[in-house]
Amino acid sequence: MTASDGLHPATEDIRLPTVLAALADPARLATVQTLAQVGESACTQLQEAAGLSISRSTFSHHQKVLREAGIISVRIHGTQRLLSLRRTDLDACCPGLLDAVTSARADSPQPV
Amino acid sequence: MTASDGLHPATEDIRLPTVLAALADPARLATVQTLAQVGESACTQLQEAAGLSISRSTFSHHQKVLREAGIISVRIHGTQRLLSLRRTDLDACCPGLLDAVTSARADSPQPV
DNA sequence: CGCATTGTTCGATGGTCGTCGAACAGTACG
DNA sequence: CGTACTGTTCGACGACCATCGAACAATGCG
Repeated sequence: MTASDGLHPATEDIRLPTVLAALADPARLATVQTLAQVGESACTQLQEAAGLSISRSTFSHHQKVLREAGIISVRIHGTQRLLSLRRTDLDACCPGLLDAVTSARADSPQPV
Repeated sequence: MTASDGLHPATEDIRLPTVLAALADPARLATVQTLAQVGESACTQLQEAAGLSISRSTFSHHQKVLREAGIISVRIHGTQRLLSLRRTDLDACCPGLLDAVTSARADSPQPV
């Protein structure tokens, strides 16, 4: 049993419906897809890279949803939070899901 | 361009966020997972097999959401509608997604 | 210390969603 | 024709969600 730090759920606590719900929002999906390309990055840079024109508070909310779903992990570095994907943990819950979602074409580029 | 029949979206109109949103609901996820196991089946039988204790109208709603997302197709046979997965169409939009979701353990069996 | 930068938290608001029962529609069977 | 079965549609209701600005906290820099 992997202990939880209050921020990230333990690997065995990751639930598929919760993960899918987190990925269902276009802004969060773009965040995850971008994160898969650029790797670990801070909130503002990631939001910029994903092309999300939303307020900081809204992005912070999305980041929290992704984190609580077990999709991303947060590492503090100075004033900024570095976000990264929890690949292995996600694969433990649902093998192939992350690859399927991140390798999917960004489709008809929908402005978010 | 595959023509749409008004009930099912064309293959190229299937959108990943819509698919994920459809799969995010526990009742719909259970429906899809069950459908992957038992194959084509009618609404009432499928609802029974999935162990969903919800009203017929609610299941009809879920079936509509899955259908409009492009996840399932409906075939009329007498008084009943036979539901089945649109495997190839889904794989065209997002290869591996359906397998990842249907092969995932039903996890901690959550009563729905 | 003072200021800028980076994110979070806190209401508030408007919209969407899941659920239900009741009413309706279509088909099959006597 | 009448009854039964299967499923859809229609409000309605309560809950949840995405979004925002404002206020706050924490760190780094001069």
